Amino acid sequence: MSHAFTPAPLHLFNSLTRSVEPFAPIDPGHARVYSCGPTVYNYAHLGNLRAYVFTDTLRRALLWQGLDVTHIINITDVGHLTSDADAGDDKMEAAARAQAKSIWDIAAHYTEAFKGNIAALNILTPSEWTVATDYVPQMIAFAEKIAPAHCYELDTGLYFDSASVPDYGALAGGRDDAAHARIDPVAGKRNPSDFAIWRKSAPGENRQMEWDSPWGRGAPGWHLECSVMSQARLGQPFDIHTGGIDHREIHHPNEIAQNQAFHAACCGGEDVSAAAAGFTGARWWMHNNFLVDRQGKMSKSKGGFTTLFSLIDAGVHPLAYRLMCLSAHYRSEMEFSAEGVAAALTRLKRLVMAVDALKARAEGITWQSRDLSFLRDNLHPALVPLRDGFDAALADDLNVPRALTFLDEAIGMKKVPVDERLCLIAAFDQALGLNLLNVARADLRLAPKGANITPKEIDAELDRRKAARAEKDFATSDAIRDSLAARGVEVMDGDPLGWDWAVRL
RNA sequence: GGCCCGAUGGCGGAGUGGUUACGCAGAGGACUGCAAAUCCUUGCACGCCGGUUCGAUUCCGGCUCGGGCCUCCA
Repeated sequence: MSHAFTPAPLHLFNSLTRSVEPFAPIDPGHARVYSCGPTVYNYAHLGNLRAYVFTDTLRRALLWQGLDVTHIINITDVGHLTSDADAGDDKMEAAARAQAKSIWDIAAHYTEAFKGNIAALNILTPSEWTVATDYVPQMIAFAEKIAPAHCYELDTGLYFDSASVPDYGALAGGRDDAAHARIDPVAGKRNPSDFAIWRKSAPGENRQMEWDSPWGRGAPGWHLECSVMSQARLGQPFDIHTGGIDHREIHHPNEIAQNQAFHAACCGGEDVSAAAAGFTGARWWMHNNFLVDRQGKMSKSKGGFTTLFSLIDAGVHPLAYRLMCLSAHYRSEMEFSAEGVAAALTRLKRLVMAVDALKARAEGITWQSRDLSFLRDNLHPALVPLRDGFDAALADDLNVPRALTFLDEAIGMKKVPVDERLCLIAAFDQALGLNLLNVARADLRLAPKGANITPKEIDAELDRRKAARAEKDFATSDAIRDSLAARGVEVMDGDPLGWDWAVRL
């Protein structure tokens, strides 16, 4: 007797209320999600990438619920300020100067690198990447709409009056930065928390990226782009807006203020305040916590950070970093260390080997062609608690660390037929995104950068060693093994691969 | 200075008013010429001081330490 499987009701933490709430999409059956993407003036570091693993987990959880998902990630290719409040260098322009390239080349280069990282981490490609510079006309139109009731002009640009919307900063949990702002406020700002909607180019300054606007030649303020692009591609209100936890205090409150202002200008009628109240543009605002190390959080602007490329250079497969992210809850700070990554790589190798072994035993059984949702309804009785445990963990504000334990259990359920277990594992992996059914152990064997021996040479050495062992000449065979070890190659006789690279972290 | 968060075994990291996941490392065993890899088994914890409670790692208060935001940041 089989019971149809219905996923547990999804509950998600909403930063607006600081509590876990039951989730339901505005449009039945379809969730709309917007994720703040990177500013492409440098490579993404591992901390940046954690945000997209989180976002991907969210998306996969929504898919697990049976929802369609429209997911937008933006690319910020407009420069933002490198230093104090509202003057000085712009990050994109500075990077272009430093590398003697055009700012457009800089943006293209780092955008490609970022998309490569996303793919390497098996993060589902967003429904659309929105590029900020494609939306400048819309940003100007948006600004014109909200300017009369909410903005004022200074020499440096057009500013948003944060006192012009009700409950400004509510998302941040009540902000009182008036008394103790660390930075000297821009002269003329009405409130310390006011922010630039449009930044005018300084007189005589020659910028590579600037546009004409009713407020002079210049560039859009950073907060404007997300309001404009999310509205353009998803409509407001949409379901979920994600980003790093740092955005909870400034960027997202500002975005909300803009959304309120626009909403009031469009649909508000006379009472702007009443129309704006309670409107935020998105029902859920979700924030992932930081990746930290002993020095504190990784920061792009501080430099000295670790990228996915440097992990790959060390011989660590990117999916090991994904697994590392999955082993902690998205709202917890996660400690990064070389040992931690190595631990994740070991765990991933064992998972992949275990699944490989199951696949080998399932040869000839057509588990691969079976429909997974159907199988979830007709599961082997012994697997039902695992499926339900996994489902409950996922529904409990994306508790992936807990969900992961059911994957281990499914692998270890020796009394259940292999094909039954593989089906469940495949279903689990649709939510986890570790690509366990497609990645082979050999794929995880990445040569570290600077390896001074080729696989062909290694094979030749191993042939010599095999011959020596056949002669019981163990002195020679051990010497060969030692010399390979010295060159970063680990010999493993009992392993299907026979050898592996030593990770160089 | 203001606002906020955290403290779990060697490391990472879930969770819970009473029996505390899981991973990595460690230990023992199987396998191996020996190692390694793999598999099996397994030891180890809830920052400090009070309070509430029959009972607190879990709730409350204080302390200490660590971190984040207040300037661009995932």
